[in-house]
Parts: sequence; structure tokens; C-alpha cells
Amino acid sequence: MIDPVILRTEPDLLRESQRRRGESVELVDELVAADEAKRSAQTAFDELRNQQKVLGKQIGPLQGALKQATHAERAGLQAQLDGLLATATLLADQVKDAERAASAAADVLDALWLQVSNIVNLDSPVGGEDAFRVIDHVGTPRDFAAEGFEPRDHLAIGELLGAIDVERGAKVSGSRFFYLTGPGAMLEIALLNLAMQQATAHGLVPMITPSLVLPSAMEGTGFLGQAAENVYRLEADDLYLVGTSEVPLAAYHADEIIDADRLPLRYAGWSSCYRREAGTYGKDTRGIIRVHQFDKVEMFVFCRPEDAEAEHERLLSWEREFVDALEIPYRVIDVATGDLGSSAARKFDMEAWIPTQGTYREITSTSNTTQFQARRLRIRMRDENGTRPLATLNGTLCAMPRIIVALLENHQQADGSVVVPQALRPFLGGRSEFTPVG
RNA sequence: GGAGGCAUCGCCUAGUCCGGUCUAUGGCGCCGCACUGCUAAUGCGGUUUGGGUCUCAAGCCCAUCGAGGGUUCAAAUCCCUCUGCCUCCGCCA
Repeated sequence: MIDPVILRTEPDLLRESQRRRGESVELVDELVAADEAKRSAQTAFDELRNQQKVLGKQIGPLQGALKQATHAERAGLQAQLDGLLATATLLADQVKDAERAASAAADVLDALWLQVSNIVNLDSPVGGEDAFRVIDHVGTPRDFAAEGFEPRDHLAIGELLGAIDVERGAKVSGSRFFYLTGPGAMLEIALLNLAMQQATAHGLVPMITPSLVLPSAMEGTGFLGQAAENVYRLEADDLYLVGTSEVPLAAYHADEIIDADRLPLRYAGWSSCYRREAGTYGKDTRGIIRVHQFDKVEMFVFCRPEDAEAEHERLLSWEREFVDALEIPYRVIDVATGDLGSSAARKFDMEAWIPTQGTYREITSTSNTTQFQARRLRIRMRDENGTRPLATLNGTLCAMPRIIVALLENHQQADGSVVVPQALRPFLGGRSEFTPVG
């Protein structure tokens, strides 16, 4: 949600943001009208309610006086009381109507606000998915031709190693499900440990979060807008399966006011993630690049709004540190306005080189959601200037399947074995490579 | 799953039976001021959150006693539903 003050003072800022995203600009005009309607309805109710209270305050004492009154006074007082009650009855109806009108106007306004995406950062490249800006390249893709062999894709290697089983995944759960077996499972556990070691070294608080959440948590983080079709919903219980622990981590502090001197609060959440992958039919059908369920370590930060951009850079640097440690070649992109998702004002993705695809594929994503999620979740901070919504940011530390894909493909040997990067070896009992099973 | 109890403005707490002088009590903590060699103590004032009005501020108004409905001229208080926590019983990894 956006600061309503911006709607009244700088609506053009909102319009420009909507334009850059390729979303409705007319929505802003609807909002202006709805905001006006809501305020006048609220004011009307406030005034009537005030009259009602003033009137009500006379009734109690009058009834008291009536009880004490002498017989002579009684008739006059009774007439006065009857008059007041008659007026009050009429007023009560008006108050009820005004209250209903005000609440209806507020509902209209709220519904419109929920449709508005975050205001984009003016530095984000403008355009659709392909309009990203490349910020950096790190590492050099291996020249397999020069090494004299054709690289196998991650699934072929995973099967050789006895690490990945997609056939049985499909048998048991359907397409886009998989088992990590033996060395594959050990690899994920090692990655988890490396990620958590790095995270705690930087002072992030490790968290294991729920992966089922209430609608309010899902809506508060902005996943029930355009992203809704990718969310699993448990109809019988009205719960959602999260697509990332960003959701339970963001909602962790919902409805709280946090003292500014406790900020920033930084967490590293470990959870399973569930995605319907609607509209991706036929894409990435082989292997585990695109799956319905996977595990991920996600970083999440609550900070002062003025610190958010610096914090965003910090999250990106931690993501890079992790991937650097795994010796995977990658590039960093500044995601274009049309591809940000509703919550992000700015987003940086890291894309790993995938040899058998001859291209870079997304492995991490870090978003500055500014005050957008905090407003929706009512998370505020208190400092010397009072209370105001804080800023939230998120970033992938380790999305298991894609990191495993990048590791297997980039560190494979001609015989199908895979070299374990140095940083990971302590978490695999010193093991330096995985070798094909007989 | 069953039975009972509880939920008040940072924390604790009064008020709820019996609706109106509740504009929600008091203590602790915190902030400001005064006094005082310093600290402490003491005194006075302030201290939920959101919204509206207003050029700003002050002031004023509305809402807010876990949430949502209802009864009533009027609800912290009465009624209903829901949520959370606690106790007991049953079942279970």
C-alpha cells in the first residue's frame, strides 16, 4: 500500500509509476474520487455521532433528576425527557445510516488501494521483462569444447550420481515434483548449513517458519494480486501455502510498533516453498529448475525507510558472497519496471550461467519493497518523530534446486563426477567430489 | 474433539454482576519542567493507536477496552459469533 498523502499531494508520481509498470493509470483517478468520497462520508458520520453523544449526555442526568423530583416538578421533567428521547431516536437512525455509508466508502477505497502496486524506483530500467539492465558479470563460463567433452545437463548428472529422482517424484506427486536422494539430499543439507553459517556470521537471526499462512499474511505481502494464480490455497481451511518464507517473515511483525533503536531486524528464514507454476506449461519441463515444491533460505529485513536502499545493496552483496563461495559464474541484473511484481520498488536478480542452456538463469532475487508491505501489514517503527511504517526488504540466500542445478552443471567432470567447491566441503565431511554410482 | 476460565491505552491493574458523572482508575516505566553540590528523592505536567478539521501549530471532533455483529436514545459493561491464551479430560507424531 502507498502513503495516502501521496495521492493528495503528488498523484502524478503515482500515475508515472503505474505507467512505467504498464499498469492502470486511470486507477489513480478512481482513487482520488474514492478518497474524497470516503472523507466526506466519514466527516458526516463524525458530526452526527458528536450530536448524538451530546444529546445522550443530557438524558442520564435528567433521568436522575426525575427520580429525585417532587410530584410538582415531575410532569415538566417527564415532558422534557420524552422530547429528548424522541429526538435521540431520530438521530440514532441517521447515525446508523451515516455509519453504514462511511464504512461502505472506506471499503471501496481500501479495495482500490489493494490494486495499486508499489511506486517504482526511478532508477529501475523502464520496460518489460527483457528491458533489464546488466549490472555485473562475475566468473567465466567454462569452455567445455576446449576441455574436450560435452557437458551433461543437471538431471543427467543428478541421475548418474543417484542424487535426483524426478521419475518417482512424478509417480508419487505428479509433474514438477522430485526427490533428492542420497548425495542430493546431503548436498541440500550442506548448502543449508553453509547458508545459515554465513547468515548468522552477518548477524541474521535464523528462523524456521510456517509454510501455511492466513489470507491476511498472503494479502499483506502482496501475493494475492497478479501473483495469485501461482499460489496454492487450501480451500477446506482457508489457508495458503507460501511460495517463499518472505511471507511468514514479513507477517511475523504484523500489527507491531518497533522501537527504531532495535532496527534493522534481519532474519534468515528456512522453509519449503510451493508454487503452482500456472502459465508455465511446457517451460523447463526437464529437471528441477521449475518445480512445485522446494526449500529455500530467504533473508528478510525490517529497517528505517531512509536506510532501505543501502540495505538492499547489503542483501545483494550477501547473495553474491554465497554464490561466489560456490564458484558459480553469474551476472547481476537490475530488473525492469514491468517485471517487478506488485510489492517491489526495485529488484536485483542474480542469474547463474547454465552451460547446457548456454544462458543465465535466475537463482536469487532481492527486492526493496519500501513501505509497501509494512503498510499492508501495519508494521510501524517509533522514533523521536513518532510512529510511521518502516521498510521491508527480502533476498534469496539459497534456493536449493536452482543452486543444485548450477553446482552440478558448472562443476561437472568428463566422467560425470562433480567437484565440490571448497566452501561446501566442511559440511560434507571433507568430501571433494561426488562420483557416479554403479 | 469435549468442559471451564481469561483477554482493558508499553507492563501490571480498577471498572463488567446492576448500561449513562468512564472524558477508562491506580501503580510501574518513560518524557518534560521545577527544586537540589552531583546522583537519588520529591513535586507538577504529559504519556494507546488511527482518522478528520486546520497553511503550520495549538485547539477541537470521531473511532479504538482481543475481532466482528446485535440490543438500546446510550455499551468496556447486556446478547451472539469468531480468534488467541490458560486449566482439565480424550486422542495423537
